[in-house]
Amino acid sequence: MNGDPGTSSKRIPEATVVRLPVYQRILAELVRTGVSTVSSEQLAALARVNAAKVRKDLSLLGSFGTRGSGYDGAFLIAQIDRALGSDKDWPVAVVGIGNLGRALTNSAGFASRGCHVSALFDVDPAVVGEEIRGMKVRHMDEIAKLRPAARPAIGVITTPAWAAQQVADILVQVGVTSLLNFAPRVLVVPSHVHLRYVDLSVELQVLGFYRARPNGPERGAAAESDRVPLIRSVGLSAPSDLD
Amino acid sequence: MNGDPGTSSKRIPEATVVRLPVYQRILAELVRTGVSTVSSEQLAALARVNAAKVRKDLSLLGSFGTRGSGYDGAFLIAQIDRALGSDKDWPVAVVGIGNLGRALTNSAGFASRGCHVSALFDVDPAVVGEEIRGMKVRHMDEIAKLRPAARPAIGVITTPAWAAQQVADILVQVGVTSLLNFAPRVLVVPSHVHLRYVDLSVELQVLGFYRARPNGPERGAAAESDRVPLIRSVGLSAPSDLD
DNA sequence: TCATGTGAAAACGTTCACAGCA
DNA sequence: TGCTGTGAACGTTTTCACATGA
Repeated sequence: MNGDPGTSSKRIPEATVVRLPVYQRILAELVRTGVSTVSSEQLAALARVNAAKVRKDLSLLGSFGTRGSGYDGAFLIAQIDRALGSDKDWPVAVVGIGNLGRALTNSAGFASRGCHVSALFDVDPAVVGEEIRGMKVRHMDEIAKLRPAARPAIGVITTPAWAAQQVADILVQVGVTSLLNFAPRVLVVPSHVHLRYVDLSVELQVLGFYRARPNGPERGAAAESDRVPLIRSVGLSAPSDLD
Repeated sequence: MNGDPGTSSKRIPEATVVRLPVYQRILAELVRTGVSTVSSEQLAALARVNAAKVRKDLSLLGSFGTRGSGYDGAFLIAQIDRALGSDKDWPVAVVGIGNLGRALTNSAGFASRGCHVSALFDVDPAVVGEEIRGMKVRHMDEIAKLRPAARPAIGVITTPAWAAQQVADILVQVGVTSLLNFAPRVLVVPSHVHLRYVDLSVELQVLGFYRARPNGPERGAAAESDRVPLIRSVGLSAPSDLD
């Protein structure tokens, strides 16, 4: 019912697209701790999925493993980047510079591949003008004045619920076609706009459900990691904020 | 491969469990704005899914619709609550009271059904003792001293990445079996522990992918909402923080 | 007449099991 | 020997299409 030629190769199923960045993070941590070759079994244990699934997922990108030994971590990371198009580096705008907006700006800019926070917006005079990580918080009105080239491709909404729809409308109006909504509010946007929610209450509810009925999704290979802790954090001491 | 009798009725598929809280939120907003009867078509448009899917999902809970008119919003909310076991009200502990922890504590306690934030932890002396929404932030060491009855069922990790694994270990040790991890770090926990990640970088990467190939998941009924905005936020003015 | 509820079919995703290669 | 890559089997989820009932 379509036949999208897109960029090249096969076609990566939605489910796989969601898992690839997860593998990538795991790989990055393994590489950081000195591991260079990883087997599908190890990756699976850490990602809490089935090893066959890992192999299927990765085989969609090409044949990058070495039979008998495994995958080269650093190389795989690059391949996943390529497959996800994380070389595009989309500019991200964060709207709503409260606690959440700050936390995301401080963590996200560096944690994420393929994206960088390029602009911060708010309307509170107490916040507009403030500088975070070298970026000035601007008034929402200015978003319309940006040169087309400077406009964000992705909008992150971290406003209070009551402002979220209005913000979404404005972002859509200036051409944003991908939204990540942290506000606990249902948004109505044109169908061409990609929209994802990050909703604590939904997450907690789902966790609560599986807690009530320990029957949850995906078990399996995870038991492996009970015996073989492949990654262990080192240091001791004090948590206090997101990086 | 199982045969869990669980609580009662059929068995709610994983995919549906994830959607139910979404419907619930939509219903809550519709009810709040005065709509009392909702059709599967409307719900579908707002949830950006197919109408048949909505009907299948809801029919798993029982036959609560009225042919010819639709579903009663308030009633459906209650039914979903019942089906998800959101009447259990699990106690949630938030560990890591930085910007993110604060934002979640301020929003979550009230936004979420079936859960309530019951304790806040950190180890930073500058933060321990502070009061947020009437709760004192306690030192992480005290978690082990809690009476079993007072112990959290769900742990939310909002520490820096480097502390996340250690915090997870402690939470698991005191009996927490559901974790929600906001730290950008892969965690290793026993297989009986439910673990969900909320990872901005993954979310952005997925959005970026679909942006590059507008071929995304689930379109369909959404086009409907281009013409019929069923919910529209009201007020004007200033975003600044999560509720 | 209009929208639910549901079998049956199609699409999709996962897992198995093993051939093939280092 | 050990682990990848993959057809084929299986299970789940989605979608269709329509009988059913308010």
